[in-house]
Amino acid sequence: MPHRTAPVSATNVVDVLVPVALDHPYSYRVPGHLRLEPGDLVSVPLGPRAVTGVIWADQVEVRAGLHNRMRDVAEKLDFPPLKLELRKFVDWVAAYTLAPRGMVLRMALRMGEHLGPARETVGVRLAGPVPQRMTPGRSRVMELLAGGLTRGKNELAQAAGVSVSVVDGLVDHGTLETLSIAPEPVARRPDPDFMRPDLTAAQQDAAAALGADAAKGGFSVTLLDGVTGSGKTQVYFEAVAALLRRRGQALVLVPEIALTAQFLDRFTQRFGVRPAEWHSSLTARRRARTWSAVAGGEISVIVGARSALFLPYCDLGLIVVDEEHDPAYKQEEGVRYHARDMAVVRGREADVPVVLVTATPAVETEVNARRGRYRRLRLPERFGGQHLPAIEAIDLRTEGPPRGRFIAPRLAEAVKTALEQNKQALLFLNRRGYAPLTLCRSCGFRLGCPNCDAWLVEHRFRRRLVCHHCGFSMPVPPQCPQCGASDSLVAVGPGVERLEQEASELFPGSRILVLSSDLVESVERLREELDEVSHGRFDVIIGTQLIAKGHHFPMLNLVGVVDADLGLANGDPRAAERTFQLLHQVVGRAGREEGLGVGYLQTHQPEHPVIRALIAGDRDAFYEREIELREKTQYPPFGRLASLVISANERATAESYARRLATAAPRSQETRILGPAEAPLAVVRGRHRFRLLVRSPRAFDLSAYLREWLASAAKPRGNVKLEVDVDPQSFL
DNA sequence: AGCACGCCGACT
DNA sequence: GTCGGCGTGCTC
Repeated sequence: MPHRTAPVSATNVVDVLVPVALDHPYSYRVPGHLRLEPGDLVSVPLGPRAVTGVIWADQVEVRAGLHNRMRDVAEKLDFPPLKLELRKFVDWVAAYTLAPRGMVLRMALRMGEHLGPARETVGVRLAGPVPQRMTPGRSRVMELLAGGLTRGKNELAQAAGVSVSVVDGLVDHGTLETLSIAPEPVARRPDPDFMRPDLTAAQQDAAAALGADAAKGGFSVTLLDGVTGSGKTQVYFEAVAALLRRRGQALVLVPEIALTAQFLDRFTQRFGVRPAEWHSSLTARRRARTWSAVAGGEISVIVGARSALFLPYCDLGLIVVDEEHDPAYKQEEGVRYHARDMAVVRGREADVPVVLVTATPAVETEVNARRGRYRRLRLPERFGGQHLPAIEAIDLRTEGPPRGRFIAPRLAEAVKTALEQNKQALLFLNRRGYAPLTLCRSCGFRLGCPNCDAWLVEHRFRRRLVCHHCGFSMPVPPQCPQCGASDSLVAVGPGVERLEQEASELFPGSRILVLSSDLVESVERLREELDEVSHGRFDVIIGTQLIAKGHHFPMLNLVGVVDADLGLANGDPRAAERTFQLLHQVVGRAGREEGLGVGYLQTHQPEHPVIRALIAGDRDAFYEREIELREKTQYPPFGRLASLVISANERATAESYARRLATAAPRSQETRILGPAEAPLAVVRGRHRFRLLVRSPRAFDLSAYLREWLASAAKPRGNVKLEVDVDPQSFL
């Protein structure tokens, strides 16, 4: 009898999506002892290493010629399978953004290498005689354990101000004994009835509507629209509470988790425990534990940055996107996705309600609400009878500061008055460093970055000139690099550090704090500083947009925007919207608690529609005009936009590939291709950049068009790189 | 010769 | 994304 190998039948081959830059799953044989279902996590060999992948399909037709290459699934991992809703979400995001599916899956598997049982911490307690040799460190340790307490070893050493080896020494002597302490759970269950809030009538109505959605389930999108201080957070907390009463998991997305200390406090007051957190700076172990706890349903509320959308919820019941207009929701590298938009998709796949929360909706969101695609719940007044700040323009053309100064006399007077009344003043300037430009007075040379098409920014605190695009920095040279003149370099324009100098001269004796991202040592330190501000330990706060987000400063009643025009000038189609949202948010910091807040906008164009809408407090006027403009120009949300950025080490290489790419675009009546043109930031990190913009009608599958295009065009070779961004937010 | 670095293709 | 293979060009 001839020997016959059994044919590889469809049932013992599976398709596994692996977290690498591949768009298609790979087929693997399943060893006889394994039972595998779609969604199961497996370890598979990939080239020289083993990776964690996910079964994407179990009925696989094996292509001819693959049989001899196929390898075996190594093992099935002991985790709940990824649900179909998450797998469909991964597919959807990949198809939309043109990212390889494996790279999207990677975001869902970002649980680190420490999967496994939670580590038990080692505790110690007194158990034996005092050692013969006593040291100050040893006695401090023993004092802390007086009364037979058990404490964690590391934590104890820290509290006693000694190293762990002191504790270990006492264990070796038999003075202390070790025992294991069960790990703290990642999060305890929030109690929906821990504290019932006092709500205004408007809040109650909105809370009831959201609560009903959350309790009923099913996909819906609601815009929770209310000015700063109208109590939006309390309202959506009630939706979370309604969900918790029925069981289910709530995801609250926030733009910058590092800045949410006050949010976490409020959550704790309402629900009795801190929510679980998800963001990029979690330790590997905590990340792994949180990931499994979400999968296992031990976590019922998670507060997270955009990547929390990809967690493996076992029972997702509600998604809240706080500050939905915030640009930080757009991931600008790797898989380029907008977390607000993907939250809506995630909600649809999971069939759960989505709540978008803001005082200044994204134009897209506003249009969706106006057209009835999203339901709108309005919270009209400021909670507790607070008033919106009165806003005035200071026309820099007629009442600007003297040369070399940046705070106009009227603003300076207002700050002085606020300080006399023991109030705080905030000066907002979205520019880090001392001065954005340094030039030579004798030859006019401007100091630029050697790697980028940008000026070097002086950071006087660090005594260096810094490039904000590539990180290049150099000491401030003693002479002009061009003409060699000494003492000829002058700082042009203001940054927050320069404002501090001016403020300390204008307001002598005041306590000034400067906050910008480059001055922040750590998240903890920032949280402390913000806390000190709320407790009135500073008089004047000078800051970049870092201070615009999510903080409540009860003693602040004056906000001065030093350069309200910044960001309005360039050709960015979203400039007006961004400026409106940012300034509205900044000015809203004033007078939230007591008294009437005042906001000043220093501007060269007080008649600009954005400035006028802010002064008049007429939000709708801004949206009317902006929506009309977008409709006329067919910009989003009335049309679709994608950007293709081509970069290379040589300008000519980038340009010629960009031209060839443009030529290869499939003909279509519906699309319009603009460019290639040199990108607004023509050189970054020594790479020359060209850009193509594609515009299409709203009802057009732009992603499919781009896929077809890129498949037919020559692949970028050599050092040429192509980056595709569907729905670009930044136009730099 | 030895090796660092960049580029390229494969990865089931 | 990550690895190994391979070519180029530079140093010991």
